[in-house]
Amino acid sequence: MSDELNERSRRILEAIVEDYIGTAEPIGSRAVTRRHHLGLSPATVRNVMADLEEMGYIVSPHTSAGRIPTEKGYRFYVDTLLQVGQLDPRQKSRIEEYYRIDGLRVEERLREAGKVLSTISSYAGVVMTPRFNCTVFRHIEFLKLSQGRLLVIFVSRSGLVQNKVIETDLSLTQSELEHISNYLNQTLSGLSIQEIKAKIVREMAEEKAIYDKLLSRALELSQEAMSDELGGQVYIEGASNILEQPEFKDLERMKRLFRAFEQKSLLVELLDKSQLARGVQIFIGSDSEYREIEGCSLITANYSSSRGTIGTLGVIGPSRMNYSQVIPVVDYTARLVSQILETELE
Amino acid sequence: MSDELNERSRRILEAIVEDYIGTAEPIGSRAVTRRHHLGLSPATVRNVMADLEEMGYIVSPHTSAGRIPTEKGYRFYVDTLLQVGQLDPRQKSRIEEYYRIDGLRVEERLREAGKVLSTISSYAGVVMTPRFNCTVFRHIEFLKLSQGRLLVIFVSRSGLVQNKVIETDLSLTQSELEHISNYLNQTLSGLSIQEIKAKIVREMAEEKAIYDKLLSRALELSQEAMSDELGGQVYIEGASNILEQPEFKDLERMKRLFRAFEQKSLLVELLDKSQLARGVQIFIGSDSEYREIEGCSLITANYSSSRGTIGTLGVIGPSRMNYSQVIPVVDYTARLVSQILETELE
DNA sequence: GTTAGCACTCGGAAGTGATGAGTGCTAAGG
DNA sequence: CCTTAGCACTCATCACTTCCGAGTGCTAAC
Repeated sequence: MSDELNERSRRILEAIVEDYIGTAEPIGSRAVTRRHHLGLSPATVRNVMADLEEMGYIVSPHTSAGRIPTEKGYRFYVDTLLQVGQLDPRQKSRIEEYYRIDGLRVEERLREAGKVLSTISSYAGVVMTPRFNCTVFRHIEFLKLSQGRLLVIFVSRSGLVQNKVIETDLSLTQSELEHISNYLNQTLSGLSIQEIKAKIVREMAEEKAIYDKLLSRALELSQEAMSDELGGQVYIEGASNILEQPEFKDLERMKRLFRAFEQKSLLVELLDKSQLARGVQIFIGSDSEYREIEGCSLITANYSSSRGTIGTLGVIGPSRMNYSQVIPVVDYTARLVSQILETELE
Repeated sequence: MSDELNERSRRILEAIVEDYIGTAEPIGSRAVTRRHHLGLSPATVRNVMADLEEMGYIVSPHTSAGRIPTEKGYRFYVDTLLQVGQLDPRQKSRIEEYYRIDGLRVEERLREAGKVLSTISSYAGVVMTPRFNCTVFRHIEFLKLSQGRLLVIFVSRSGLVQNKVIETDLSLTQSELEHISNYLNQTLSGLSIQEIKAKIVREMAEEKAIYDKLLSRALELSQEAMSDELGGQVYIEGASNILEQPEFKDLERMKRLFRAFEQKSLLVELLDKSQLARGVQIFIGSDSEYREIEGCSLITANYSSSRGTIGTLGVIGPSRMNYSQVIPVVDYTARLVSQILETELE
């Protein structure tokens, strides 16, 4: 596929993409020759551009304008043209500086990471909180609300607190609930939620062998409590920064994006997808068939504990995004978050 | 002050405000006579309008346009002209319908209320979670994170879970922490946080008389844990709905508003202020000297438990807001939330 | 294969004039 | 004295034109 572009075409495509990223204006043949000395005349560049257009890497918005990259163009640029450098040490310390706050809860920490991403990149920062399933058990607590309704509070090893309400037929007193909590806290401590689920299933199977009624109730409750997907909340920080981008002069487009931000399910899906991969992921526009974020790109990286990936963070902005600058920032921020969660809280 | 307007002027001002609320277009003298049969000619209305303008209730954006209300105009309208009707039963059941979801956590409940407010009003919904200080104690839990850092989890009577990280010099084992938690849970249950704070101060004063070292530590910890303002988080739901309003064609203005939404401190301030009052509160534009929400109004009401106000919710939109419709909606939603928090969770 | 030259296209800015909504003022009428 | 008809005036908006320049594609020469 990438064979269809020779060296010259590539350099010209690269020039177009980078100039367009810089200026947000369509790039003409003359501009290419002016800003990059390729030893070619505008006429030659025009010929190449005509080819690139035919192959779908660029388009011209109208007859007498220059060209702008298509999604395919960006994709190619990101995949084979772009070389991501090291993170500028100044940026590095800028990130660290923003991020040196003590005494924060995990949620705040993550939010803060989103803000930093947004400030540094001047796009919107996105952070997904750890999926319950990906965390390590630390503590559980049951509190009775009204008849049949229990409040369950989980704490993960990293100090993330989550709670949910469950309905149950078991009529238990608060002191029985405390016993159950104690029992679970002793036996499950340090296991991953995955392991716990497996364990519960195993022990439920042997239930008939269980004399202890309390134990059997504990199992039942904890199964109920862990049944569905908790966590995976998405924070979007600095969304207003994105408004500075000239593409959002278009009101309609802006509305669409903000609706997508509000709805979140779309982002959850994308971020979940990216959680499966390692390293920095880049979604370009409707790579993802999502019309709502047409013309936007999402750069993500996972943050992790010593037991593996737990969550995802990144930046969302127009496809005309400064990839070479943003990629290392996202990458570094993810590492920093991992490190902080690990060292501070353990 | 309101003496300076005679009956006729009032009716004309009312007509202008209401028509402008409906159309978002400057209202001319002819339009007033056409839509409201006051038995006056446009010329007479013009004279009155000139007076109203001089007194600062209305302005004309340019020579040959009609008039639009100023903040003073809205203020007067809301304070003395507006009569708020009962909530339309259809709207009522529409709200209830949106709001019938079981098994939600308190946070989700409140968020949901914001969404409902936004959907019904088509402005943005705003909800402030209960201030920690306004809640009733239900449960506390201490977990050790790293040396010197403790995670504290509070649960209020209504089931709201909050947590914070505190730093302490006391080196306590997890089992000592459990003892402390148990002790506090027994002695403090059912007291308001205010009462607890007072109690702690009292007992600290008698500290010398305390033999039990654990008890003294418990006091110290709980004082630390309750020291600062928790809660008071602001959720803004359906912000994108507000984009439909014609006033936000103005990009600059929209940016300002969204920045204000993101920053939140401003809203917290406003909502805190409104929490002191009873019933529906209306802030108009820079009533509040806040330039960021110039041209916007905020309608709020408190929700409460049997022990009094605990939080605030409302709607934010352009000052050109349909007050007579939105006010009863906000009022009813606040009541509904109070009721649900009370009956479901107790 | 590369380039200069040229005719052509088209969006954007600037200018023009007509339209109409709306005003303020004045003078006549109840 | 308040009310109103009439009138001159203002000004945003819209449709229309013109002009300009950036940029293109094509062709023919190097």
